[in-house]
Amino acid sequence: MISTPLQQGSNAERSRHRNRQAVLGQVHLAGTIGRAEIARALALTTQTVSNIIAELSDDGMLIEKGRLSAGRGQPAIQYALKPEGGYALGVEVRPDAVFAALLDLTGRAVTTERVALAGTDPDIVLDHVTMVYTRALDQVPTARGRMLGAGIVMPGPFGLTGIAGMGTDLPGWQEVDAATLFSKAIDLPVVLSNDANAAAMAERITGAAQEMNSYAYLYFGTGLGLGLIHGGQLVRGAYGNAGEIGHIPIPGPHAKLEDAVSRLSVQRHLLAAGLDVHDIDALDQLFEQKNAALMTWLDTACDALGHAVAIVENLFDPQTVVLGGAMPNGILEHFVANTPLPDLSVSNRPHAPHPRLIQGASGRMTATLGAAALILNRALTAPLSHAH
Amino acid sequence: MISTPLQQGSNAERSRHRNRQAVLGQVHLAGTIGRAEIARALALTTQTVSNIIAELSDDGMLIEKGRLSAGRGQPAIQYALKPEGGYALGVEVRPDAVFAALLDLTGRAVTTERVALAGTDPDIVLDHVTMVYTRALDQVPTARGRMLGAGIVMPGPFGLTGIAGMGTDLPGWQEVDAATLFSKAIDLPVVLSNDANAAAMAERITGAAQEMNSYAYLYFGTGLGLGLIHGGQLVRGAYGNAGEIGHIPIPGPHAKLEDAVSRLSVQRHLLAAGLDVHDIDALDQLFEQKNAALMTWLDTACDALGHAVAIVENLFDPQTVVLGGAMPNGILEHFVANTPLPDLSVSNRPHAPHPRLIQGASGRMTATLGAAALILNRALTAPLSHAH
DNA sequence: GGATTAACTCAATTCAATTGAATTATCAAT
DNA sequence: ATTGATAATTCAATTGAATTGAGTTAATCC
Repeated sequence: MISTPLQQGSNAERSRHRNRQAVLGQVHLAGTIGRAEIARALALTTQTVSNIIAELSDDGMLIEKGRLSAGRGQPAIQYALKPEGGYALGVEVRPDAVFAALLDLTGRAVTTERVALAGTDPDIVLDHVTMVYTRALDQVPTARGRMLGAGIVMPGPFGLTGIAGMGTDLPGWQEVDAATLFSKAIDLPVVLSNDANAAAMAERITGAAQEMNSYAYLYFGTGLGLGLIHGGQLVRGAYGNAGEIGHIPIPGPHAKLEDAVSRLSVQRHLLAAGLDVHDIDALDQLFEQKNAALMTWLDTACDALGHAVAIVENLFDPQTVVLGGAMPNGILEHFVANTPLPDLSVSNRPHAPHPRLIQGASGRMTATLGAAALILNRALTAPLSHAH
Repeated sequence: MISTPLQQGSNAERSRHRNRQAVLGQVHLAGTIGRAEIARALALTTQTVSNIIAELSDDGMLIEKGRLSAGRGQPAIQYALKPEGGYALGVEVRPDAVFAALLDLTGRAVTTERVALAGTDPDIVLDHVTMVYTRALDQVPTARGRMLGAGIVMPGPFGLTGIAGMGTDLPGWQEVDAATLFSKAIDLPVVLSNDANAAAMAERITGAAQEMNSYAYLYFGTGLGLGLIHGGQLVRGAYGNAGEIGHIPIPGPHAKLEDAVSRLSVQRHLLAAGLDVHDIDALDQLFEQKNAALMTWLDTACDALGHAVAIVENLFDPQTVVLGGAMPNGILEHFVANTPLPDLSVSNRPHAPHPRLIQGASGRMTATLGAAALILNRALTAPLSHAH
């Protein structure tokens, strides 16, 4: 991926663009908010915010929500994001299918779809993605001309690495510039990412971490992934492959982390007990029945997850760790409740403002929705500068 | 520490500030460079860069370095950082002493000092730091009025955490706002950090990672620390305690990483062999003599370090991992040459543009110089924005 | 020596912010 | 009910910093 991000100077045009983003970000964060409050938060004058809001309203990205009386003074006109003001496409490419979702500016999914894939060649995949996009636009005509971009999730790692070709990545995609390919096919700005990173971003847009700038996300996919948000932005690494936590070795009977805690791990464990389980619903049923084999697996998995949390906490010192992904809700709940949190951690603070482990989004679409969130985050967050 | 960085809007003044930083950054990166090239790199007009350079030259931060003929066209006037244009103080507070260094704008140390500490109470420490600063200014009168700030390194973790009070942190400092205290005492902007983070930044200013925006730094202090640079900035975590890699559990005979690979670890190992070694020089001698006990330790330590590298690579996907800190140069070299690099890593690429493990600065002053580098980096790097 | 190329400068313009004064709408006290 | 305080908002003028466009200078290429 991109190794040297372009260092850019600033001018009037770029300032305005940044300020528009920042204003939208404040509105998103607050839900509804008045101009004066935005001005204070951004250290801009109310006049400037007024001008920007007029512009954004003209562009159909904001709507008035009445006035809010708060003590003395003229009550502030409240603004909120206009859902139809912008849309983001989220696409998740898996070996056997393409998932897609169209989110409006507020992060609500207005369409979702799944199409089976006959093969994973770039040609086939691009065809299907284009098809899915076209259908989404047909279903939601207001989105036409208001597309902010597309987030695409593919199984990582990207490029040729030591863990390529191990069955997780997509055959035929190791040496192509996927982002450009997609961007040309659907004529939209494209952000490419792995499932865990995308899911992490979703929590910031609609989920459990809306107020947070710095958190880690542990993602149940086929393996175990990690998404890191720092300063409101994804930590992608130099080549876009940050977060491969599943591959790191841990103490105990398992060689690597995701041997102990992942969907593949539980499937193998259940198979050994004579249960051939393939989808989330079946897993959920077993959990509801408190199946003994599943419960044994959960015990070891909780311990392993505790290790993962220890690593993440000590390396990033996040506000919280969010746990989510393609698992039944009940199992995520169980993990959040039963994972032993390490004492030996910088996050083990006496008066912690946030719980150390919280539950994020679950289910099959988590990464797909996250893909779209990558685009929304770009529209709603200005890269932060440092207060002096 | 700071949990929610202030999101700021942009205006003319802040744009100019940012552009000045960016111009200085380009000059620093290139060594000497002409205006047109800077303009291209920053996507600004040459006129703008011309104005900024005139301003910076007036302020005494840049000097002309003749013209450089490169093919056709009028040869570009080259500019370089003027060393006397700005200074940064680096201070490292240890339980028994305060180390200080004054760096000029180019990152060269113009004074260094060590003073013993009678105690670690804030009062005592602040007194000594003030004293050291005053003496530095006396020795380098040109620095007066040209101070950019002070970087202060203290043993972390900061604040009350699960690994506080384990002997590493400084008694009496857990619950004070150290940055403000220092800032008031010496009347300078202060950046506070732990040793590993500071040392990591030093590599970007003067060391092995000047061209890199995204790398990890493994630091030998008392324990083992980690500094993460992403997008040219430190990843500090929500509470400033990111990088406590020494505390994470690893497979093998040792409970945690720094039990196997750290200065404390080698000291213990040698003590068990009847050798009481306390400083770097003594360690260096043993290494030169190929002392058997030391060599056995190195073998296990290399393996453990390999684990650390595996974790860091898979979690961050950095351009490289830099190894440095308070160790003899020879031992660092040995580590770089003999640490087994994991195959199962996203960094194990066939045509890697950088070596996976490189050697950074070594010796007692590493963190002190790094402390000053935190300030220089602020002066020389504009927070990056994303190209659209 | 003339054409070409690229760096640089000057003067005018443009963009988007700030400033300062005026207006409006509410709360709180009399 | 009236009046003063407070805060949000608007209008018009100003300012700061970048861009634009035309011109100048100094090198290389042919």
